[in-house]
Amino acid sequence: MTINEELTHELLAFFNGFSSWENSIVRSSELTVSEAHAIEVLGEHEKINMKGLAQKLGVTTGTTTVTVDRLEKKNFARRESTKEDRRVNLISLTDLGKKAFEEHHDFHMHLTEQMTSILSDDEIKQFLNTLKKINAETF
Amino acid sequence: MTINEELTHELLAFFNGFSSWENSIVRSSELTVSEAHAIEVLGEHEKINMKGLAQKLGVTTGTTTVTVDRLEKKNFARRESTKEDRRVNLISLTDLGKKAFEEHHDFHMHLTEQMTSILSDDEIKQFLNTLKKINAETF
DNA sequence: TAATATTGTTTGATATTCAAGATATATGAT
DNA sequence: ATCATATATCTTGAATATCAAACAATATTA
Repeated sequence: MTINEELTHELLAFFNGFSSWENSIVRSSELTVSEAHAIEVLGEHEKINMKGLAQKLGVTTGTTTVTVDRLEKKNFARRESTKEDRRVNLISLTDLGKKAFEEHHDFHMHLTEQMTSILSDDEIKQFLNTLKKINAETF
Repeated sequence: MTINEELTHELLAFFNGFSSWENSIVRSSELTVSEAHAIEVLGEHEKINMKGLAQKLGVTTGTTTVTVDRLEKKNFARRESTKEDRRVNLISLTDLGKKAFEEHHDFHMHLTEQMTSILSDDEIKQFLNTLKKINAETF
């Protein structure tokens, strides 16, 4: 087995593990999976338009319309149109949405702490560095 | 921003990036997302029972029943009951399913190659090592 | 043997997603 | 300015995906 094959295997296991963890967290919350993902993205962007949100989520804009509709109905997010380009909607979290984000974010922080607890300081720095590179250059 | 906060941020970006990539790959194939995920798991396990498959996928067994139903109907997988425990179904890929796995796996290998092309040999080894630890201890 | 646990399926209700088409607005070429 | 084209978003219709809870069959334990 080459190192790339090994890495492929571990990346898939990592992705599935992360995904399973996320599902179980969401299942025990008041949010649905797609709502939680959208809130995760919105929590890290003050304001983002529909297309940008769709791209971050990896789904079509049609799907994102439905998700944001639901978030608005539940008062987690709001749309705001812009003067510069009146086609564009900027989406942002309401106070309630920010609260939901913080709660969800806490779970993520705990997961991260669980991971780093078994790594040395050096390994953590290296891991962070590598992830940064991959995120910047690959995705 | 602490290092754990940074790491949380990058992990989320990594997960979303991976997820988006996977979605776009699947969208241009003959498989649905859940079928592809199941095939990914089945491709790495000669035979696995419904509960194990559900756990790897991070969904309920009821959901997995539906997914395997569809895979069987499309002739990508088969169920096989065991003598030792007659409640248990062992799922495995058909030849057609193995072919679909290989094709999908090739895409993953390309993604991995894309990632490693921007890393040094040392970084790659370290990254693999860290992922192994996290997969073994956290998920 | 009876009670309990486990594995997998079914059921009924929602949630999720896409592709394709529609609408409104912006941009570019003439 | 005007017309053609591009872009951002939404709508529609249909197929999938998902869960929780109830159920059936088989194993295990007391």
